[in-house]
Amino acid sequence: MFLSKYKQKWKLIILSAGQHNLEFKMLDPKLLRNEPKKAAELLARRGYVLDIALLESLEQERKQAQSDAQSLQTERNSRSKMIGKAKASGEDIKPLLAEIADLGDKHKAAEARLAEVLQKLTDVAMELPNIPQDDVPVGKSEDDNVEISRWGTPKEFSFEPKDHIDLGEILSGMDFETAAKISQARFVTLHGPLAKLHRALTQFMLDQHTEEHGYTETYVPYLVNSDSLRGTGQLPKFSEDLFAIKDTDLYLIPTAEVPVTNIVRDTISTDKQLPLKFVAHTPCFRSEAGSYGRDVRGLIRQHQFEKVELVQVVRPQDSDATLDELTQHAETILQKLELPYRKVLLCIGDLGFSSSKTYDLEVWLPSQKTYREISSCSNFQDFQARRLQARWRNPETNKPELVHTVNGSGLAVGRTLLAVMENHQDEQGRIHIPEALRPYMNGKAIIGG
RNA sequence: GGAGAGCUGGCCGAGCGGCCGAAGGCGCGCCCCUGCUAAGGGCGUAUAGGUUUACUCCUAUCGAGGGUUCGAAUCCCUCGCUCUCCGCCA
Repeated sequence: MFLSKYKQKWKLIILSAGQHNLEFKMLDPKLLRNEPKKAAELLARRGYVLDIALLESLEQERKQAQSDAQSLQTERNSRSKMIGKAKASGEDIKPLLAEIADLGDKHKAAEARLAEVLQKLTDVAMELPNIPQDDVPVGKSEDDNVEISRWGTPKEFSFEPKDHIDLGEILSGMDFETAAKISQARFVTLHGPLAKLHRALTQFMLDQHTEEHGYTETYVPYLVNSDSLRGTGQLPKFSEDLFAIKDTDLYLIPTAEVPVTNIVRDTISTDKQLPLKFVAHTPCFRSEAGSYGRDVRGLIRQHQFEKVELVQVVRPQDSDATLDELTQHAETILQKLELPYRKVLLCIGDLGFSSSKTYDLEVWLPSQKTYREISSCSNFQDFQARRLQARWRNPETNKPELVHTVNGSGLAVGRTLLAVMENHQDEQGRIHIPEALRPYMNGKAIIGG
């Protein structure tokens, strides 16, 4: 998987709530509290060993500490009220004050103890990945992923197909050396028709999703704060994958998913508002720390790339169907661009940290004679929503409940560009523009030559 | 960047050290009255955690965090955000 390294970075986080509300923020806390054995079984499916004994003893401690702190608080409150009344009726309050001389210190100590236990619980909880859905195949690595379907037939070339780097050179439209001079490795400059094709792909995807698939085009900040990154899971564990802005609390977004999903952070949607369907085109910035030596050549793995992202916020009962639907939306783009691809259901071992189920779309690359990831579509269920405190008011209960979030690339633009170049090349190194894209290219059918 | 004002429940808005989880209004829900394109009355209406079979009770939250105090929506500090004026700017 191209993006699997990134996906493994999905981690849980704790929202900093008031100290009394500090909570598990990843898996359902009720499951962990009331049925730790069941939680352990579910987590064991993805090879995570839950320390039940530790969890239970911490829970025990927590209850005790919380109960202590609260009863001291109760006492303080009632004593303070008595003092207030005594004062109001002109009585001497000195004896009352003397009685509770050390109450404040005791209370503070109890609160500190509680905070400490909660922190420990938080540390444990932060290591817990999402629970895979029942239909996610067992497996250890991407080799165990299950192919669901294939679309299109890889073209039989009567010549040796070139890779996009060579094609870019022939067309004088793709320059990695200049980009390296301007910035560093893993950047690119595009010129002329290729730059236009790159833009055309973006426009085409946005139009398709807004006009045919019912998404609302959305513009969002490209710099986000740490709360947002905690909300979608990149922080705190994986700051090394992000570009941080010095002396601020801001980071360059690694995907539009971060700003877009955070739209619903700390909000309660009405039943009528759901589902929310957002499509956003943004640049994405990834440090790619730890991927040295992988895909060093070409457009495949860059520090900066464009992506059109689909995000849906849905009622819990709808998220399974939404994942299928959203994946279809991404597939439509590939089909209209006449790019052969296959759909893969990720096995447990390859599943992203916060995903409960993920389909990858892999496009055919003639130069590599293999399918490579171009989109990843996931159902996070309530895993992200819990951290985001993204809720809806369920009309059946009239209570705020967690929503489900589903998202996917529709598609990664840079990779789509290289796929179009490689799949639609001819012997002269020209690129034949797919029919669907021509309106965005002033009717042009061929680039180059 | 400079100066000032503000941030209270779904919304508006009072409160400025104890009787305030918070008046009043709007909205919303249920019920009653009335009976026809007006209206009136009653009750209810935040979130989270703990406790309980349940009812209940307890705790926290008035932008966030910290401080003063027996006690903070109310006083002090820091930060964030909003608005107004000035400067600058795409």
